[in-house]
Amino acid sequence: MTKQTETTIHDIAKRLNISASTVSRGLNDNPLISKSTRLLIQLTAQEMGYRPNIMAANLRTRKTNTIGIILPLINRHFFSSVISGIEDVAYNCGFAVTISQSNDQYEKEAKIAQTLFSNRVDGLIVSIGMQTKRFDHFRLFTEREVPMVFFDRVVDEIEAHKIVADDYLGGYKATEHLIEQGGLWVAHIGGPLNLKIYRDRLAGYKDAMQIAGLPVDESLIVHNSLTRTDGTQAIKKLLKNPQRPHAIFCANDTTALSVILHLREMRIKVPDEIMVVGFSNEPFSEVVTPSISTIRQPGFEMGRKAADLLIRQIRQKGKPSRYQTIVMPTELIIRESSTRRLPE
Amino acid sequence: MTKQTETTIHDIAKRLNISASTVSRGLNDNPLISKSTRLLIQLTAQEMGYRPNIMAANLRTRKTNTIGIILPLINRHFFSSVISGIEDVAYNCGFAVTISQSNDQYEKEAKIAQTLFSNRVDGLIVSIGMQTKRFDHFRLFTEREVPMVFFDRVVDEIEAHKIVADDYLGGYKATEHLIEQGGLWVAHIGGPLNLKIYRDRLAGYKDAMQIAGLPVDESLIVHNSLTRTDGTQAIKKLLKNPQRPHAIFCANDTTALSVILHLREMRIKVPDEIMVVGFSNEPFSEVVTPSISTIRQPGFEMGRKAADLLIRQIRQKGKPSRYQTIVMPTELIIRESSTRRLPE
DNA sequence: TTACTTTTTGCAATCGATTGCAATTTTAGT
DNA sequence: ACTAAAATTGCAATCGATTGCAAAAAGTAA
Repeated sequence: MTKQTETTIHDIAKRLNISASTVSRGLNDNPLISKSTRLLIQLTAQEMGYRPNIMAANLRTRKTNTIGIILPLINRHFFSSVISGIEDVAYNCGFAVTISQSNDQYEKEAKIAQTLFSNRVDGLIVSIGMQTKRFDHFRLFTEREVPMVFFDRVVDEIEAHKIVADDYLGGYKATEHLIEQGGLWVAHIGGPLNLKIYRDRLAGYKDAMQIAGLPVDESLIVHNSLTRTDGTQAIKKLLKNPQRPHAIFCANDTTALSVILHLREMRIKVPDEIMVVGFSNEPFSEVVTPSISTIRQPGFEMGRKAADLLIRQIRQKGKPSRYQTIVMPTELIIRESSTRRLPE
Repeated sequence: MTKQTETTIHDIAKRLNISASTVSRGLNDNPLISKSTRLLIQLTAQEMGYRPNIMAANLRTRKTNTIGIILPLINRHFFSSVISGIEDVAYNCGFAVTISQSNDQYEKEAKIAQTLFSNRVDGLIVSIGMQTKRFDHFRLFTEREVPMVFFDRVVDEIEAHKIVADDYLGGYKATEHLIEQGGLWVAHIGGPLNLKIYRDRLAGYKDAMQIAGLPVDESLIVHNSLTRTDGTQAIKKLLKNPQRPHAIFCANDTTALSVILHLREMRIKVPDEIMVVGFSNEPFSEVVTPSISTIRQPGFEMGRKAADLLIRQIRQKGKPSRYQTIVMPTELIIRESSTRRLPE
């Protein structure tokens, strides 16, 4: 029960009358050391309650076996799913995971990057914040060739592996579906265009409209930060439009929800009068009434994939011959908010 | 753009023709060093793009400025809120945060504890898994007096600061509310009793019943793991009971949701025929129809408080004179699932 | 036994920053 | 100018593990 000083390899060495280097090798199962002494060392270590001091090892080997994660907000279903996936793979590969949230602020994001660098993380997994428009805080990593993988909110300007959901196709399928269900005037509530994901969703929307021979009417497109209140603002604006939309494709489920709640208040029926599709498949989307049609993004799998790519890159050292952008499939989940007729 | 070797304090020292120790002190703003050289050192460091190697410092100072977190599952609103709160405080105090999920498995939890210990985290914040019934994996920390703080799923057997929500009062208020709304036969769907939180919620339920002069009928109490399917099982069982309950207090929102969905399927009206109250205030609870009355637990604040207590303990060194258990207030949120009459 | 491999083990430097104590320089006092 | 006190700076050990290379021990063949 008393506070004891940790046992080190030197303690073990002394006890066995051998050198610390032998102990070190023995503990690492180095074949240079005879089987018998290896066993002896390991048993003694166990018996003495030895715990390696990873920092010392890290300092020497210049590795930390730690992956840094930077993302906007932990407390969001999609992001926490990604973390969960990353942690899952990382843990099984012997990596620890350090997480920081930028709260969508550029300043904090930059400071976090500095800190993680000083902590010498072996690699970085990043989803940038909404406010982030400059990327010099990642130069630290590119210059020293610390592997990075971006996910979801990726940045074009940096060469690195990227994991994204198929936002374009998601946007396309969502819009196409709304059109098929009878929507002529399909509106879009989108996110800030400095983020590629929102540009892609918008592009999918526009293409689906054009291919269906429908006009892309800018008055039916609203951009904001996709918060709960933004959604309410947006639907209010859309309702004032001379041509009331038949359907709305929202770039996330939060605004889709806002829209639905506001329409309910206005006694406008969803989906009969206005149909709604969201994006991300938040847990609430399935259970709200009417349940929200949405695009599923495989967060957990994206996390797993990101961790996998990153660790691979850490292990092989040196730049990969070429960087890949992995596009994970998105899936349209059709629910009540966009089905006018019951399937026969 | 070429991979360069990091600049160290020795490089700075050489450049300025002074000793590394002076540089070290200068960088740390040690008043032993004259103001002018301090400034000179800092400017040169900046200019040379110096980044401290935190591992080296850690090794020497025997501190990591890192907090370890162990919890069952990251990907859960309550837990990710807690993480968010912890990260918030930790970041502002200059601590990094390392997170691992136990997936509710004892084995993994134990292994994580080992790893975090070897990584020499300065402190640990823990919510134990459902399967965890032994606690020897934390002895490592208690023996070496590494500060620990438990939250939510705390363990009685270990002396440490604890942060919990007021589960007892939450259970009490939920039940009392159901009784006030006219429930005579109030059922309870609870969690595994090896976890104190579920014992407390159950106790609150029982006391509320007794104080109202109602019988505590064991056939109206079901215990399971509170998953979605468990909830469905439970409500099916309760419906078969000779005395059909008027109301159900569920120990989490997930089962409350299951109950509501199943009752909807059975065309049993909520709240008119059976009322429901959940626990935790998941995001979906507010928006599902009928919206679910529930008990709010301040996850983010609990995280902040836990981090605060832990860091305080890390800084002051030595055992605190006594360990406190902080009970955070819970709040009954009354929604549609438990209100029979509209408020006049 | 001698000479030569092969197998084991140890020496000592290294990773980069921190810090007690000694040495040096500056300042102050007379 | 001389000494004591105060302010700066440097030396060298230290944190604990890793690793290239040399040294020692064990094994083999003649």
